[in-house]
Amino acid sequence: MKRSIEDIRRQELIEGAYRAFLQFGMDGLTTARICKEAGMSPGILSYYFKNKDEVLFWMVRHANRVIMDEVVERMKRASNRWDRLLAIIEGNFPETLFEQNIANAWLSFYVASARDPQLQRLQRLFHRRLASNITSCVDQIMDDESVPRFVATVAILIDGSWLHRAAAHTKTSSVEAIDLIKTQIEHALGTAKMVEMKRIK
Amino acid sequence: MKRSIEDIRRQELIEGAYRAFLQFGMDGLTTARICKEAGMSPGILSYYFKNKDEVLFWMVRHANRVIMDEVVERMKRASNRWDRLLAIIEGNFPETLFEQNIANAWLSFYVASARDPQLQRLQRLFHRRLASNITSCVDQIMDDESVPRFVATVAILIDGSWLHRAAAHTKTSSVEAIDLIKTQIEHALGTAKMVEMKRIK
DNA sequence: CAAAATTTTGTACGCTCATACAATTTTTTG
DNA sequence: CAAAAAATTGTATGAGCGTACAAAATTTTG
Repeated sequence: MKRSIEDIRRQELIEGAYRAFLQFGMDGLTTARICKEAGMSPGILSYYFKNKDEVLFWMVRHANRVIMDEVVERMKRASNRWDRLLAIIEGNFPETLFEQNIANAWLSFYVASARDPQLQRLQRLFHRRLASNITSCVDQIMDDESVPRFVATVAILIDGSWLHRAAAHTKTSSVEAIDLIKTQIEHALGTAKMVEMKRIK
Repeated sequence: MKRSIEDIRRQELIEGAYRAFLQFGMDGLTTARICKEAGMSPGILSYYFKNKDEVLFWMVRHANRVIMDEVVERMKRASNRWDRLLAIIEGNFPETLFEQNIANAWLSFYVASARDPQLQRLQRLFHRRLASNITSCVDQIMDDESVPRFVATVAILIDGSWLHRAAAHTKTSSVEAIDLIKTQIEHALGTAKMVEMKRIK
């Protein structure tokens, strides 16, 4: 019983923090705001968590899982390597999440993780997962030393597009972002490699 | 006389803020730190500036000018449109500035400008300048409706590479970043367009 | 139902920081 | 050189915040 209520409250606080994060980013996250968003009184946070940083840690994991679920969902439907690569890219730009405030929130996470070792570890983990996913799509169709370069290119295009969305120089839709990246990747790979990717399971 | 000393102090404070910015980003910038970095006592800031935001505003202009000078310098030496495009890209990655702390600092500027209209105006200005520079390189070799797409691609590659440098998933050098972007652009343009760009002044 | 345990509330403390400003020092002026 | 002006110092004030915790409310237990 004790476990249950504790887990529920912790989860509620994490989700409250997540909602506040999407709106205000890491900077706008005060303990008071988190608790209010979770529908509890201000002091409750230090009862269920060691401190605010711990909540933020779990909140970021939660936020990443939301995106990763989108990726995994799409990858399950993919039947060849090219479709898997597309799944990764499309999963990184869900319609409902590719929005200015949210892009800014993620950006603020990058900034915060520069001076917080815990968050930095998370960020590296997220990146390794992405890199490993991309690698698994192309490792059979290019030589080993070309792979990291390609992975970096895709990662830069994805992150760059989110940064671009945050700045909102022009209001880009999720579809446009995906399309731009897809086009770049097609150019980078060339027709031959794409055909091969569609062939291999 | 009065003008002179005032201008000097303001400039010293702006440069102090700039040095602190490179080290700590926008978040680490306290009035005390700015004044200390400029070698003055803490209260001086409110004598020469309305408030901290005003110093930050001028500091960001200063920081951008440092980069823009690199771009302009290289563009002067360029004799055709392709070299001009390269000058823009290379100018955005000076050896001495393409460093993790500095990349993080710029990232924190993006975040800060999300909620500060003044900084937002600056950011848009910087982007328009970049877009206009890139456009002037390619407007004669592609149809009008293709230009914005191309400009967006280059901008995303540049910003994405800085973001990548901030995260430091792998320690990328300025040369490697430039090379990656150059390769992507070559793919995107195709040989024919590149040849044409090298032809036109 | 009463006592004990758990959960929740509200607040007080201490910290960091931007800003204003009185007091002091330095420079200029006549 | 004295008086006035300008520049600089150091600090006080108040706001916003994270955290701890006593008090109150609620739930569980015997």
